[in-house]
Amino acid sequence: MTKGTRTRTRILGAAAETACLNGFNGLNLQPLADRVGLTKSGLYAHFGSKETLQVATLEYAAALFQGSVVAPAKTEAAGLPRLSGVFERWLEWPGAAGLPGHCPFFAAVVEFDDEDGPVRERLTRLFRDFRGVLEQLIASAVRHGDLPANTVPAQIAHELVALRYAHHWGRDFMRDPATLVRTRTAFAALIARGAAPA
Amino acid sequence: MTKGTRTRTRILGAAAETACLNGFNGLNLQPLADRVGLTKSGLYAHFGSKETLQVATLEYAAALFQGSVVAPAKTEAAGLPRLSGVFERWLEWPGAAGLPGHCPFFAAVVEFDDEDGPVRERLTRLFRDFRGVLEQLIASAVRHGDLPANTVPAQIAHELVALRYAHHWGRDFMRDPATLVRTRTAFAALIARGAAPA
DNA sequence: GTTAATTCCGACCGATCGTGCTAATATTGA
DNA sequence: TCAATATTAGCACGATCGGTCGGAATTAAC
Repeated sequence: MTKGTRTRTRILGAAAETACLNGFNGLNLQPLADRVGLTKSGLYAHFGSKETLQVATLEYAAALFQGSVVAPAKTEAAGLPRLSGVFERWLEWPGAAGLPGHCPFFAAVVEFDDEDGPVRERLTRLFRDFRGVLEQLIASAVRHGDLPANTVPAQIAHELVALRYAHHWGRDFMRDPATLVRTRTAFAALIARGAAPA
Repeated sequence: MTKGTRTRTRILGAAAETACLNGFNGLNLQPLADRVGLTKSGLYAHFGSKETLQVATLEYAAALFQGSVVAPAKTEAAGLPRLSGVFERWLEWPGAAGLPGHCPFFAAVVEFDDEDGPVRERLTRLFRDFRGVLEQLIASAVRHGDLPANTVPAQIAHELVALRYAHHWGRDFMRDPATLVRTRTAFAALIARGAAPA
């Protein structure tokens, strides 16, 4: 492992933390350079532009997400237990991955919903992939009899995203201590309902 | 109506449009001044600081929201019809209010979830008030027999926020044309379920 | 119609933004 | 060890950020 890649990962670690606190547009170069003991030019030696840095940080955070949320599912029982496990870890993954603040992806959604470009493209792909993971978990739960046979995985996945969003809203913004109960109650109700009426 | 207040509302109109497209941190003074045919100093004659402008824009948008989403409920049948009406208008209110882009409040949530200050305070109050409106509508639906008697209004209100969030995510960010169907399906299922299992 | 207050402009400030270019320094391979 | 190369510092540029101040122009009040 050469020195360049070593400092590169050090930069990305600090960048991921910054993204959790200030978003991806808040990845300003001067403060980031100070945090890792470099100069702005030092950053530019690794990432030729701010946009490149944003994409790299996005992928770094995605790897952390994968490791903290999805990967542990391997050791869980297939079906509902695995689905519940992924959902529960999804709620708290930044802390589990050693990141401060909130889930950086939600902030990025708002920052890049209008502005086309590589960052937005990468971000939509990440969400699409994870939605696919959710749908597979749901389909597996259906096969295990934990959900009705006429369940529409895409519908349930959409509503899981909704719950995770509202969790962020209630806890991080509204600072409502009842949020976790609300979220879990909704999840349980979603499972209990099972099939989408459509 | 003096000229000052006239241009003030003109500024706020342009500011609200900008907030829908670029967020409240995107309310930069120079471009906004250009849009309304003024200079930065001209803006400062009306709003002493950017923060004041943000709060004023927030209140202006809140008034539009009130008029577009909540006010029309007066003419609707109490109970579930009124609740459904508010939810449906909530999904599309920026367009109905003549605003471009997305709901500005969701962007503001992400922009001010960490940064304390008057903007954040005002925004939480707006959300708290509207959540109260939702809870009252839900309680009314319970009284009308459209929802089970053991319904917990706060729980259902939380989930309605979740659906609205995911609607924004699916339509504005993922640009998934199936979003509207997903949202309406989830709403119908939420009503059909009725009571929270907790 | 004259005066007083409101409304707005123009110029400017310090700070910070992202981004190049060149030179010095540190690391690596032979 | 020494040269080749990878890595980082230094410095500066143009643009834009929010914000200030004095005075002109316009409006409103009497």
